[in-house]
Amino acid sequence: MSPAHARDPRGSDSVRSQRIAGILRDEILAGDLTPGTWLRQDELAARLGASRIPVREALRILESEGLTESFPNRGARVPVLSLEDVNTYYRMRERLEPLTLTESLSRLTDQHLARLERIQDEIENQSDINRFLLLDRDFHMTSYSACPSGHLLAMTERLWNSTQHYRRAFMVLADPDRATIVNAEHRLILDAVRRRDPEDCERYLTGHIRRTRVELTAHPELFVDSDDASGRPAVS
Amino acid sequence: MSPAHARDPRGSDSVRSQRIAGILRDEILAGDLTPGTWLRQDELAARLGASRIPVREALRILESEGLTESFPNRGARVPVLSLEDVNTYYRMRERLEPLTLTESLSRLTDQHLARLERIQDEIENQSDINRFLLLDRDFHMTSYSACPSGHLLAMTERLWNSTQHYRRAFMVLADPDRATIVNAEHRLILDAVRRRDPEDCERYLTGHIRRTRVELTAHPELFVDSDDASGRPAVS
DNA sequence: TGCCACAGGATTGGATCCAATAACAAGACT
DNA sequence: AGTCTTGTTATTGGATCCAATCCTGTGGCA
Repeated sequence: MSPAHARDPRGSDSVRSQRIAGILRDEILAGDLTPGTWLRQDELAARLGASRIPVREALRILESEGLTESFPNRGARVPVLSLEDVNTYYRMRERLEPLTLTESLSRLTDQHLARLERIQDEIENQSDINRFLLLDRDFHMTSYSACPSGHLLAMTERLWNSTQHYRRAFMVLADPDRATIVNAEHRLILDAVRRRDPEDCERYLTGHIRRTRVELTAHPELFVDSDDASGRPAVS
Repeated sequence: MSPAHARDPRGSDSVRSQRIAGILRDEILAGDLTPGTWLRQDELAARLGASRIPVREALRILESEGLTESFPNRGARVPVLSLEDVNTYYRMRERLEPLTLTESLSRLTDQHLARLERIQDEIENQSDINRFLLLDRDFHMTSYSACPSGHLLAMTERLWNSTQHYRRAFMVLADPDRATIVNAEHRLILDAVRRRDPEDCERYLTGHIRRTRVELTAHPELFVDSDDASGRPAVS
């Protein structure tokens, strides 16, 4: 879990602040902590059985991953993204992830390919939204997993994490037969990966991300009025 | 300075940890703190007149910008990048910065254009390396400065900062008449910006970054053996 | 009624002290 | 000789306390 952020090559999160960061990260990605939620140091310290110091460290770690944002003397919260923010994140993904995939492509083993196939099979044989979110992420991350650059991988993961909540919100109101399109795209990507064809990989992956962006940003109701993204209460 | 990281919309770094982070950031970018340098909390606290707490916060902030890396129970240091690391960073730049420029393009004012022209004029009329590094950065950042997405700008700035040291190291041994090529590229970018032509902007900017990458990575002597990038002493 | 000043509470930022961990060196045992 | 063990020291991680800042609500005043 979160391999790109493991600062401890050998051990793990034997350090308190990293354990806390891990817990909060999971809660944010799972949707338990939604955008706009303020993360109070006292409350987190009490809930997680530690003092405020490791909590502060954890909030900084999460901030570096784009999962929280902090304001001096005012605290930290899960960022509220506007439609434009998400649009930009996706455009960044359209540029970056094809590179990640290309870098990974030549190093993918047969085990990786088998795993991709298995994941995609499961995606097509279930209909739970949260399960889909996990599997979809797993599909793409597996395809990137042989990328030799930790920096590039971390960046890719960060872009995924930052937009996770809005992907989930989108899924609950998405056209049910959108799944057909997603599966077709995944199959094309998988085939291109199997053929080790970087050009087709980039083509279909870019298309996949782009189409998702277009559909996602066609639903402005998923986003708040860009006013209160300031962190300051609206002036009513 | 460092507008993308200003967490305080109104104020500034009235907070100690941010002042410290700012100082260290400047020292790293100026080349005073070179890759591999360990940043001891005690020493920094004494030198900057604060306790270790804001120093720890500052190191986290810098880590989130890619300017330092920290290891549990072992401390923080300026990252040592391998040739492959820098290569990857540049490839990321080739993908991302054309997007940043395109997003900025339509919002650039005549003042921005005049400023770009002024910067490029000065680049062509001086030969100091450190001055060039500043002006070159200023040229590109100005061309991006109208980008409405803070996230995209921050990412772009981060990629620049992370590779700053190696750009400087490269400059000192670069072919003197390399300047001719850089200037030609800058002029083409500037012209495309003036014509508000996103396609040419992306073409020439991508080429500019790519050519720099190819030349830079043709000098493996700028990089350490990728062994001791681990942060752990070599096994002799 | 509307607005500004001010005080009280809540929350974060920083300092100091103590605990835990890791690098280092010296010594014992095979 | 080499390796494993064991103290020692340097350095980071965490807890507690205090200071500084911000938000809120209340009261005075035009």
